[in-house]
Amino acid sequence: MDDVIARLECAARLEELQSIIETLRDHYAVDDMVYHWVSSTGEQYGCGTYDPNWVTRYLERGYLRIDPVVIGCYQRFHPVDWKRLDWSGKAARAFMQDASEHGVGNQGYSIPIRGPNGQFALFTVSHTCDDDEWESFTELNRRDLILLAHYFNQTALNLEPGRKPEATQPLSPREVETMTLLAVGYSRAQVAETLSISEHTLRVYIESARFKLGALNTTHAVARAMARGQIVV
Amino acid sequence: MDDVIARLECAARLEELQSIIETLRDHYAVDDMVYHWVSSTGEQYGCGTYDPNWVTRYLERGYLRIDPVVIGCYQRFHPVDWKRLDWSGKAARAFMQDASEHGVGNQGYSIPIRGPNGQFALFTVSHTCDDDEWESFTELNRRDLILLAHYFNQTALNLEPGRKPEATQPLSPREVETMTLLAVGYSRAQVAETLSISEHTLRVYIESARFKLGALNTTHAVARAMARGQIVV
DNA sequence: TTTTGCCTCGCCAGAATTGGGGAGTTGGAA
DNA sequence: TTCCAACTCCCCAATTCTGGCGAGGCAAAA
Repeated sequence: MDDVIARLECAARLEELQSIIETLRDHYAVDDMVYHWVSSTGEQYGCGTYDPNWVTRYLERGYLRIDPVVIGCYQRFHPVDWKRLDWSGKAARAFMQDASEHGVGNQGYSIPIRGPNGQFALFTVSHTCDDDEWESFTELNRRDLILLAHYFNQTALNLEPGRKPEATQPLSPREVETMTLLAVGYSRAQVAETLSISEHTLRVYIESARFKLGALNTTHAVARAMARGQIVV
Repeated sequence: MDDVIARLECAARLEELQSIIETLRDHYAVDDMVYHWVSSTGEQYGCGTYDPNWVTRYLERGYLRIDPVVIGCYQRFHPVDWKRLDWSGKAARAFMQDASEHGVGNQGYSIPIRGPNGQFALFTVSHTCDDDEWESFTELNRRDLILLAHYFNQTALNLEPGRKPEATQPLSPREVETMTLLAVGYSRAQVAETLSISEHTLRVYIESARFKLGALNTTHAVARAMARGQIVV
């Protein structure tokens, strides 16, 4: 565990995660272990020990939007045993059938993990065994798995290319107030009244904020300010 | 550690967290330990060992939007030492000054943690000591702290009352596309063209999304969709 | 001292958004 | 089968936003 975390912390390339996760799989003596970055725009990144055919099939068929594990974890915070998910529904059943035909175990435990800007990933352990055995496995290793999920995600985020700092021009206090109030639904007139300034002055703030944020319109400016953490809503 | 987690897992009321965090503070022999749920609509919940005057002052003065710890953690995934944050800027300096006058230690370590629907919280340890001592403390206890942050947040989410009613109405695929394109700066006309639908149809999506999100206008809707993680920009 | 950034205010006209109607198809779930 | 949610399209009028013009005070930095 300790040396795995050390390896994760000093990994310099995403490819290293693959061998680390294989080591872990062997260490915990389970069938499969997977980390995957879940994104609406196709899989950003994933590593693990699933059959490559299954991974391909999963992506091709858009199982991301069907998989009860993904759907369920997206709404939860705590790690979840696959048994406790909602497998009713035709699509889910078919998916489960297909998965087991591709070698996915009957037991599973998935840990949702989230990063800045809505980043979302899953760390999953899967195995074939009876319920009691699985229960004791997850009980015993829950904390390890949570930590592993954390460190895997940390490494993936660090190594993700699109993480460039992108010198964000700081907003002035008034601009921050303006963007914040707009983000919580105030109209321009209301913001102006709230800040006790003329609506025209307000416009100046919006425009300068838009300029600083490189935004095309007010909505864009607010979205960017939020995404960059320049306002907290 | 083990019994603390056990207490966290079986806590039935938020108030119990306060005594748990005091126990932890004593156990780790640090000046302060705090868990707080970060939200613009006033502090949703917080517990910890800070001077109550400081907490009140923090809220009254809207330090949430100034505090470099909050701003910094909001953009990061990994735990962060306060020294590594950006303390330049007049407001940040004044804040730091004010904080230290209210008994906040010179050292600090904060762990950002995120839940579904854009929930965001911080788990913080603060102390007064020299850099070396602090360095070894954080090195030694990082994993414990990460786990504690996780379990505190899990408990807070479970006990949070406002978690039951229609958590979040999911957006339809078209609505997600619409919100996403608006968030990246497209005008309505451009979005309609991009999606190959009439602008009138587009309006229906915006309005239904706005309704589902409980938003007052388009900008608000986009902001909420982002904050809740329903769209990723 | 000059410059620079921030905060403040006004007017006008065109462009875009919003709110209120109504209506038809389709595919999946009950 | 029936029902519902999602997707598609249309009109009109009121409101709001945007873009371009210009202007002064103040405080900190260069």
